[in-house]
Amino acid sequence: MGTPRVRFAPAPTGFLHVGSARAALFNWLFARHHGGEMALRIEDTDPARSRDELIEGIERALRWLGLDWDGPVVRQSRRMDLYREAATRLIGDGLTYWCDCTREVVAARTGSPATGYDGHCRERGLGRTDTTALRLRTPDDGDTVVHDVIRGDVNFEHETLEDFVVVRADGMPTFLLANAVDDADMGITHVIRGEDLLASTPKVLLLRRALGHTEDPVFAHLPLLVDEKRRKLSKRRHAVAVEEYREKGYLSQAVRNYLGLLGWAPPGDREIVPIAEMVATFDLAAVNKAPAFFDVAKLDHVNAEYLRALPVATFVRESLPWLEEDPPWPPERFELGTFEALAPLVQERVRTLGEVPEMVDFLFLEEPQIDPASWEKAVAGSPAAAAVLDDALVAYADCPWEAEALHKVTAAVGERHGLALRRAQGPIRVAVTGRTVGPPLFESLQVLGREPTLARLRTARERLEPPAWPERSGE
RNA sequence: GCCCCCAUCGUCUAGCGGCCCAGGACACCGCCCUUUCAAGGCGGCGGCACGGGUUCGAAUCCCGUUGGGGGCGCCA
Repeated sequence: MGTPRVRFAPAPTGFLHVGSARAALFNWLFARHHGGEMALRIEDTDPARSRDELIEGIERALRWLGLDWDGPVVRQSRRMDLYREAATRLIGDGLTYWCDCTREVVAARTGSPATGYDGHCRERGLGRTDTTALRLRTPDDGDTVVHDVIRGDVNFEHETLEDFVVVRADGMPTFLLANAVDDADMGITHVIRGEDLLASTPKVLLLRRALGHTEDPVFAHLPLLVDEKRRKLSKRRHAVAVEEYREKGYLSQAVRNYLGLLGWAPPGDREIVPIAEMVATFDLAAVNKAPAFFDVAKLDHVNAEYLRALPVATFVRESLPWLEEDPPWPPERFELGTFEALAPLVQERVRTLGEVPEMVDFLFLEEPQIDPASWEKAVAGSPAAAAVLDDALVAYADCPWEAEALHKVTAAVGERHGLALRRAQGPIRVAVTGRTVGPPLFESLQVLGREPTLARLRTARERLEPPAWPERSGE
């Protein structure tokens, strides 16, 4: 093929929908793979949506994902002359007619709100007023074939195509008209978009022909992204904005990689692949036809893989926003060096950057946040807890304050009470960190420091059993 | 109601007539490793929706059934 030219053409909504992001990614992969170009076109013919901040959100999200575009951003709202000229041509060629039927009137006439327009105004000879819209008179016979790289040829009988609106009563073009005009004007060779647009494709094709364009672009309708009930992802029910994932602590490379796995798979058995490899191996014709479930659990896994692969310094830098903005501890208590000391161990335990704070909160909180279930399980419910805490208090008082030494000393404490280290470390962990799970204990203690550790052990010991004579000894 | 699309483990997928009594990944369940949790290793669970053809041979081709989805806006 010649040099392909594609476009990503979202309507401005203020955020980038993950489904749109996937479409953008596939367009981008296709363009980059073939050494072609990808244009960014904002479909803002609806004045209500033509606001700068809504468009900036989309651009920001695309940039975050590393998806760049070629040439200036095309805004349909700035190209009204083009559409007006096209409409004038259609009118001049007698291919359209004005219609003043409202949705309700049509529904009443056809007996159903979803039957499409019935052609009522075809012969009424109405003129252009502020309540009439311009409709394209679609053919009664014949059919239009959509050539789709992913789905093959899809046939539509003209008989089933209603006369659709191309210019609204307010004079603005509909997306069908703007779309047909722009794809032709911009020299788009491949139209890659969601399957929800497949049914509107014959209409665009009819318009292109009415406008005198004889060559059709190649189409590729991507399978939809669906929820667990197999319904199209909706803003109401799901986290669909790419920005939301960024805010939850997903890396852009991970999101991009995961998106590339929905409807397509890199050759071989590898799924976590660098973007350059995706570009090199991407094949539009190999894209699946069936809808794909957007599975956050798998995204988590992919993200965790990317997180672990980061150089520690990068992981630290990426974690900073989550540690500095609205942390669970008094901000002034945070110390970068302290976090850095434990960072390598945190890195391999989190799936998102959003999980980082809870992994290290005990380092920066005055008192650890004691989790009730953990306390019950490892301290209150453990017969030897009191003895272990007492013993540790003594042993930790003067041993070298270093992970390896703490490891040995704690093992010895356990032995004295007939406990394996795995059992003995439980009460200490909860007393110091507040939870039964977390980064390795001795490294945590080393970073926390001797005095804070001893103080927390004392606090836990007293909470367990206020200083007094026990009513009865344990077994 | 009409039009259109789709159909391999719970999920994402490999497979494009024999290499498949179907491979990988996520999730889940065991075991190992182990200072908890992760990570890692090993193993397990689990699928070609159904029915007809075509063929020496079908997950792969054709038809039908069933099921799911999308569209039918003076939204895009």
